[in-house]
Amino acid sequence: MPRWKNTLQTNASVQRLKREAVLKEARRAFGKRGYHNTSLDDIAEALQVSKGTLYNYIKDKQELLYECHTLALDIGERAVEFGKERGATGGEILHHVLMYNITSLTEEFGACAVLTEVDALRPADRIKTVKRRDSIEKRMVGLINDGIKDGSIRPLDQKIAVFTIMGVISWLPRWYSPDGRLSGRDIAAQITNLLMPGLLSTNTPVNVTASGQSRAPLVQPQRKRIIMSKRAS
Amino acid sequence: MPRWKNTLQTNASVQRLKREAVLKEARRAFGKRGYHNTSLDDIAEALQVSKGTLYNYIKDKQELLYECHTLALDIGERAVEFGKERGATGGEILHHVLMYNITSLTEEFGACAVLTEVDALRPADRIKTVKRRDSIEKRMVGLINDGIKDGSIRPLDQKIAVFTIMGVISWLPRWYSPDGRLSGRDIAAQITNLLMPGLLSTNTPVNVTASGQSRAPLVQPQRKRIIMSKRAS
DNA sequence: CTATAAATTGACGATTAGGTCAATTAAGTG
DNA sequence: CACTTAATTGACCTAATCGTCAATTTATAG
Repeated sequence: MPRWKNTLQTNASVQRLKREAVLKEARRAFGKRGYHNTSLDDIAEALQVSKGTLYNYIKDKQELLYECHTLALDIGERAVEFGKERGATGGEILHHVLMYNITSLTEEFGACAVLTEVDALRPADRIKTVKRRDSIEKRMVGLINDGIKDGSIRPLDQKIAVFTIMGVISWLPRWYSPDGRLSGRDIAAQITNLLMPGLLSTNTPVNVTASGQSRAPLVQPQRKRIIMSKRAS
Repeated sequence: MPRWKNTLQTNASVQRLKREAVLKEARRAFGKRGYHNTSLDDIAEALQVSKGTLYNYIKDKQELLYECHTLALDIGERAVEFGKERGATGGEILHHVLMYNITSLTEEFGACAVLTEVDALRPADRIKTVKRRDSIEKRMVGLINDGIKDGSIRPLDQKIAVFTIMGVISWLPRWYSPDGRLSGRDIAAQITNLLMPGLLSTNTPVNVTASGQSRAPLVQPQRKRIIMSKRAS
């Protein structure tokens, strides 16, 4: 029964596409406004569907968030692999990683960026997600370390560098629009070219300690502990 | 009646301090876990107080968020003013702005960073907040523009540069810990020294277009529009 | 010490949004 | 066309939490 088989396949395919449409809208909305600021009614409305329909394609809202993280982590891992295939030195690899990562996140529009709202995941998912995130961060730190060793990256604090990169990426979905002035690839190039000179050692070395930096007249942090209540709770 | 007056003043002062303690914990918690992931019970518990007590010092939860944004915007504006006082060229000014901003956000621990969750603000507050944020962003773009004109900053996309900087700053509260390895000032120096070389024109120019950049084999974005339902809603 | 004012609490109402389900509509089959 | 299966809906339930308040405890005044 080729016909029956064909039909089933088609239905399954449509199912997948519809599910993908839901995930995509979730990525877009979560990335723009945040997980908790987006209700399932919002997503349903954007897809011209009632909320109940969504539950034919997803288990619950947390699954949407989990899929967002999964995709972001997939992209992160692919980026590292891609970089290692293309680049020789740590600096070169990092360049490719940045380009790949940012281009993917923008062109593949709405890919939820780095791991906000992990706390909203269900425990099992959160553990897996955090583990993968930590793994990627470690590989990034390792890349920078390699670069420092091979002389392509200047000696800087690897963790701070990774957090800086993560920050830039995590902010992307907040402002990126596919209808914007620049293509995703151009944005990736701009950001990569903005970040790389500070990482590469080919440039004039910059002091990496705070000594001698501008002394801002900061507001003094209040150290005094205020006792809010005398009663025990 | 000096005594009466004195007493009143003391009470008012304690009130202020307690309110400040609430705001501080809110900044810390919102910055770390996000606004919607933080319940007032969480904040109350951290202060060893019941939720009801909070309402002696704040009007509602949204006021807490508004105060976070207000402080972040204050710091942003002060940073720009500080930079303009200290620096001559656009590049120098930007350096001071970054140092001041990041140092303030870290040392003055828990200062909620750039404007996430604006959507959760009440309309009137949101309008004011977004207006101030846009103003700061424009001043930052202006700074970069000045730097390009005076030759201290290389010709790059000003908006992308600002978004990049904002991303780094907005990510700070997620990972910063006052008990961490580096002081706030050291972190500020590290990040500033990481970002500035890509902004300054003293380094070897880098191509700013995407042409010739690494061509990542991206996942093709699905353009096909899926019709979720035939029924009208 | 007594009385007044201020601060705090825990229980409670109200709202919002996630998730369920029987009924309805559409699609597929022979 | 008749019938089975799948998809969709809107009403409904429920859990979480914001915000309120009368009652209670603590601080202050004379």
